[in-house]
Amino acid sequence: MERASNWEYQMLINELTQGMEQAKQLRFYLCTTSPSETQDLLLQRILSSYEKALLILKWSGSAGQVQSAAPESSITIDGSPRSEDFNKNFKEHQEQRDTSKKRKMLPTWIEQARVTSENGLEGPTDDGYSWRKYGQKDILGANYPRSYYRCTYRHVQNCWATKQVQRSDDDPTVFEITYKGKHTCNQSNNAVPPPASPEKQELDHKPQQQNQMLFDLRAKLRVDTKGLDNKEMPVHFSFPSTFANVDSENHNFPISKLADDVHLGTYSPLLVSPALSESNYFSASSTYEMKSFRGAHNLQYSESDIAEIISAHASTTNSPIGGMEFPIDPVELDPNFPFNIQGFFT
DNA sequence: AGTATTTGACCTAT
DNA sequence: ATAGGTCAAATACT
Repeated sequence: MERASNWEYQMLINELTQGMEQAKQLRFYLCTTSPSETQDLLLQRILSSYEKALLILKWSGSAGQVQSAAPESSITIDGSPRSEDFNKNFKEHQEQRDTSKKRKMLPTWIEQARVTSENGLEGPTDDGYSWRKYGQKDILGANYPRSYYRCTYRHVQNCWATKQVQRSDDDPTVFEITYKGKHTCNQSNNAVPPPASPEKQELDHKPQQQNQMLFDLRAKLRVDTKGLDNKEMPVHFSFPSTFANVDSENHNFPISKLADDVHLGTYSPLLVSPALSESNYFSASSTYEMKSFRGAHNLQYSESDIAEIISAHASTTNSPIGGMEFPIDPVELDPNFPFNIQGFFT
């Protein structure tokens, strides 16, 4: 994979270098034929963007090798660098450079989900995790308000995953979901139903569940690098949807390719949530840090939260996360992973 | 009664 | 000053 990654980096660098050279040529051409300050400014910006992109890529490439002890793959289905790794690398790079004590940025990525009338769902709320809404805000220039959710088990398991749901202006059936931070809680029971449990199997056959699976498959995954420097580095990796194309209504996707991958056990890292490929930003051992920190001057927890915390002592005893300081990614799979694909478990 | 959502106030970064 | 994000009391829901 390292080979594929390096190859991809080279290709990207080559492409960017070519683009930059062509922009330079264009500048030369424009300067000699019709000199204009605006054109020059634009070209400067284009060139500067290329230079930055190259710089980032080159740095990221070498960092990827330095950090090759990282526990999981850094490439996508076609071998391209995973933007989140890139994101992380870059952020860490930034943090090394500036000495600000700003709180560590959480990994951020965006999914898009379409809601259709036939699936009868009100909104893109069920992604396998349970969330609690904690706010809603009207956003300037947006027709619809933005909703803010946090993990239900924030206080119980110190899980700081949040998401924002924003209905699209262009297409009201599309919801843009911005996830921030990965789940460190143990929701695996919800996220990935165990294959052999009779109760679960019964649940799995409920039509609602099937609809949910189809719904989940509609989600279009797009990895964003907002956590970088949103002004200066408009780097944006965009993946065409894999899940959506598995949907029964859409036959454009080369399903055979996916099936091959699945059978060969080489299913794409793309199918694994980027959230799960990231190191934990908060270790489970610091579970009650926040409570003691804030409890001194105001009542931070509702009775229900306390109940959550108390009950968590029971539920976390069998948690695979408890006490672990390293990611469990190779085992943990994306809740959206299409397990109901024919032949996956057979 | 316990839990989740709503919503105006508050906080923070720009 | 403003916009976006979060808090928390009030309210709704189960």
